[in-house]
Amino acid sequence: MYVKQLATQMDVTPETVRYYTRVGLLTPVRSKINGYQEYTQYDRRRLKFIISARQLGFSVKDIQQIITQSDQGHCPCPLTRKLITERLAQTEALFQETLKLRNRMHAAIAQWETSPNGAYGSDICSLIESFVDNADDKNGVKNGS
Amino acid sequence: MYVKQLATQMDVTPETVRYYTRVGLLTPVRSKINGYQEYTQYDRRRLKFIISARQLGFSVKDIQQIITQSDQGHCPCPLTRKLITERLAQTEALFQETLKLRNRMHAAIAQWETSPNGAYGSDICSLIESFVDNADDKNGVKNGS
DNA sequence: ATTGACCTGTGTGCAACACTTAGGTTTATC
DNA sequence: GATAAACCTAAGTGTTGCACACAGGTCAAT
Repeated sequence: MYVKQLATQMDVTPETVRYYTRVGLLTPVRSKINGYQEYTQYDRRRLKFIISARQLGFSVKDIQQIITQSDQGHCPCPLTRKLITERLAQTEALFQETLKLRNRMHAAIAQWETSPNGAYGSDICSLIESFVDNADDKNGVKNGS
Repeated sequence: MYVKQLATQMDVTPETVRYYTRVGLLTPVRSKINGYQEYTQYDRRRLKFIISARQLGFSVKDIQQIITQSDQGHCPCPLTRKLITERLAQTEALFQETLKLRNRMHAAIAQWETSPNGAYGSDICSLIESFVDNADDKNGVKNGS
């Protein structure tokens, strides 16, 4: 099958399939008749795998490593376990950062609801410059109201 | 003052200062004696503003808009209010995505704790392929244990 | 033969910088 | 005066995972 067909089947764009092909995750054969990339059931399984792995937070490079291991006949599971703990730490960090940002934004909006538009002197934007971040213990899981 | 001094004062890297300069947020004057960029107190205030705005989730382009408004004598506060609601929506979306990803990862790790390493046939990585996402109502705020 | 839908490779854009390269300047030291 | 250390410059590249544009070749149907 050709790019579009595979992409449609797996609900991704042809560009995504081409991208995975470029970085070596998919290995289609080039048709001798027209030079098109021909994907097999093998590629379909791989693509499915890639999509599953991406859903679990693995990067494309992670997946490259895992597939390489597997292709070399080694069991990639220990590697998988190791990588996911790294990715989980990253995700946790991102989660906390995003949470804090969200809290700051909410706080700013709340503060600004009762603020007039730029009544103070020579500021660039008085709202932003007058915002004071009360970065307390309201860590957002428990709401701080 | 030169790049490094300003950067050190404001606790960012010289590259960051150069970047803001390249995109026009800072407007140093070029020294006639050696061609170096000379930053003034004005730039220092601007940089401080930029850092505050970035902390509130504004993009560099947002800040460009806000500063442009301000430079043209218009009050940027309405724009600021509008932009932050957009950014908040984005942040909220990112937050939810990250939360879901984190839950999936936790679920996978939990599932894999009792799973053997690749005992099943012709898989690429049995752990990943055998993971079933129970995307239930455990949306993570209330824990699902 | 023409149209439209498909395919190809290559290159660019995104966000916000970090890092590298290759070189010029200044200051201090020997 | 030579040299080294620390600073500065511009321009280019890398990061992530694709999306999109370009210019053109291929194929099925009308």
